[in-house]
Amino acid sequence: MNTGDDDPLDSPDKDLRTAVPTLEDVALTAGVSTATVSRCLNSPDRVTEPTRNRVLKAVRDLGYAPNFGARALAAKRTNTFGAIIPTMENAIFARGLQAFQEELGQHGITLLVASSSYKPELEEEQIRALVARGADALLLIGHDRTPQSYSFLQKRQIPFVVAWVHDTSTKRTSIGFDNRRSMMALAAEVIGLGHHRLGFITAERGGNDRARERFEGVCGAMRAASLDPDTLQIEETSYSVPNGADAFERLMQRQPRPTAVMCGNDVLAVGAITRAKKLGIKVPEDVSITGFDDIEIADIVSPALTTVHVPHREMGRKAAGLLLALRSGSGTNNSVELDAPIKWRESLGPVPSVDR
Amino acid sequence: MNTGDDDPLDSPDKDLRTAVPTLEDVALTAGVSTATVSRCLNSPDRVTEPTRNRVLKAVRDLGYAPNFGARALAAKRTNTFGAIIPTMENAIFARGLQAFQEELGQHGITLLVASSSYKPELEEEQIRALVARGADALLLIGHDRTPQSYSFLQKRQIPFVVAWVHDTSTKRTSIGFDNRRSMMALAAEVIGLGHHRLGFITAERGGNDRARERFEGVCGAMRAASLDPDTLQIEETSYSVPNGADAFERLMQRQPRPTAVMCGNDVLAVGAITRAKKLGIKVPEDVSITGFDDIEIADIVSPALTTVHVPHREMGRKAAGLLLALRSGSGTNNSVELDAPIKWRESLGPVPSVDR
DNA sequence: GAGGTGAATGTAAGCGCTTACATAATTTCC
DNA sequence: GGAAATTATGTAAGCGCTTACATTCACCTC
Repeated sequence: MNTGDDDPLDSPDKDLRTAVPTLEDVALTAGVSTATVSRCLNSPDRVTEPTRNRVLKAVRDLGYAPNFGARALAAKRTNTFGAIIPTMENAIFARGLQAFQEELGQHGITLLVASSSYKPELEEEQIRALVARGADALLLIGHDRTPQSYSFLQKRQIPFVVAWVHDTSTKRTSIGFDNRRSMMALAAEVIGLGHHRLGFITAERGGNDRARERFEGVCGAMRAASLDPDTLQIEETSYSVPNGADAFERLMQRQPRPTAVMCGNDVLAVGAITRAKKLGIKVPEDVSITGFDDIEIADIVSPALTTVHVPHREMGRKAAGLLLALRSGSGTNNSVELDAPIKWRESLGPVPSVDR
Repeated sequence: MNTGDDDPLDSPDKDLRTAVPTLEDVALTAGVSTATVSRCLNSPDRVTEPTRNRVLKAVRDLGYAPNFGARALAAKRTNTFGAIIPTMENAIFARGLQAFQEELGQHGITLLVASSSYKPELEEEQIRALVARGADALLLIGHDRTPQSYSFLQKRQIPFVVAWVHDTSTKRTSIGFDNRRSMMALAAEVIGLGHHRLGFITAERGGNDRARERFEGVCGAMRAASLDPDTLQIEETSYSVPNGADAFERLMQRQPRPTAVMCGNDVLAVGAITRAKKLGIKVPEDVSITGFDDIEIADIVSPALTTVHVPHREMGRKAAGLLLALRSGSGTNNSVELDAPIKWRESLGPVPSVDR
């Protein structure tokens, strides 16, 4: 890499005891051939017990660990999957990923995780990085990404599944739910409760199809109820509790102010609820608030949040199954749609009588 | 390499257009040697412009991407760090890790993440996996791990830093705070408020030195106040809101019941608060509750949680700095201790007068 | 114009592993 | 008891890359 004109200290350090032990060292120590050591590690039952014990002892004594690169190079499979999520800070991804990893672990597969910070170019880079590191298959979130990402995946024939969305209009294997439909169902309930002036706090929609679809779900429900979607009061902000709180406050200053504020996710909604409390606005008596995701905190705030329940762990687990199947060639499009039902709690109520 | 010309039987897999291109393919296409292609990619200025252009065009046309394993094998440096955390589901780790990764990214280093589910053997396995994958350095949580893990790291000379703890009694590089001291300070405040009958809800202490130290902090404060640590009413349970709630309820059934319940972390404490509300127990009028970590939710529950503030993001960022330094050999023990001060909110109050 | 430089490129030796194939050791069956 | 079948182990050829070292070539210098 960078050697060129290096210092004289760079001399051949032959006898350094710090050298990393190799398969051959183990073989020498155990008095067997490298092939036997390799077999011990990869298919233990093809080696007799005494031999195996001797080898394993040598492995332990030497602190040997196989060099993954070499192994991948020789065996052309890595038993490694990759996952690229927008951010680890979002509990919903964390939980799904944990389940994903647990499932993969059962099948002897290691998971490599990288995060893209919601940036398509960064995601593309991470895709390349993971593939170069030998990821056999990839878990990706949502459909939004650069065309280059898709053509790269295509060219390299890397199996992948798209999670957190389900969209029948694509032939890509995906696992998730219909963000649009679920949000539409919730919005229909809100409207059914008499709310006509709606506010909507959404995460940034660029590069985030989940956010866009949830937004469209609200619009769809309005149209279905003969309400004009243009009257929807929108606040777009980035994912965090305080941002949700600020957006809520801005919404409350509008004239006329909405009687129900729907939020694109629970984090934003929790922000809205806490700010409402601070502002002395009663939820749901004065204004109703809804979320989306059903993360733990939704049941802890008070009033408890009415939201859409997303089966994160199940999604992670099944994503692993899909990917496993895809890799082994059972490769029809076996997308699965999960149910994301409304979770009723306390933050959604009928429209205040004065606004009826 | 490829004996194509002298062996007529060599034809079978010729036509497979899906094969991933190698350095050699690029060399052939560009009409140069593999060495030149390699140089083009790694030190472009050592190749003349026309040659370089020809090579780069071939790279683009073929959709070539270097095989990471092979490269690592040949070059011995990977620019990859690894991190092993107990679980991604715990927000405190997620946040720290995100910061860690962001910092590393600035230095052109890729982060590989794995989780151990709080199981030392699993962690050991993950350590090996990451090292095998070429991790140049590792971020680990806490000091508790198998001796084999340490001797492996030692033998392989892998730089690592231990985070989330600071403990002057070890020579390992660590970054974090003194769990014991911080908890002791909080407990002293609790006791100072007149509480003598203390309850403690802790996460499982096996394999988790953070949990143990926090526990000892409480005992220490009791001793300092001439209270018998044996009177501390302990509930040990695993990390989750409902578990915290159940543990709290059990504590409330004891006779005499504690007037203050300290919790090993915020998640458990939030469980306690919600259950108290359900039980009609007023916090802090009837019983005080404290947490540890200061995660977002601590400020959202009501009453807001009095806890210990841990600077997770700062810790992640600085851990990256430490590791970078360690790898490049500026390797004295440069452990850093962060401050984890008490964060006063509402859930801690004076002991009820009847119990005084 | 012979000899010397230095830059550009090529050659080929590994890096540490897996695995077909060859060989040795053991068991099985008449 | 010995040939055949079975099992355990060894041998060695790569996998795709980097990089000493060798070679080639253009250009100087005297």
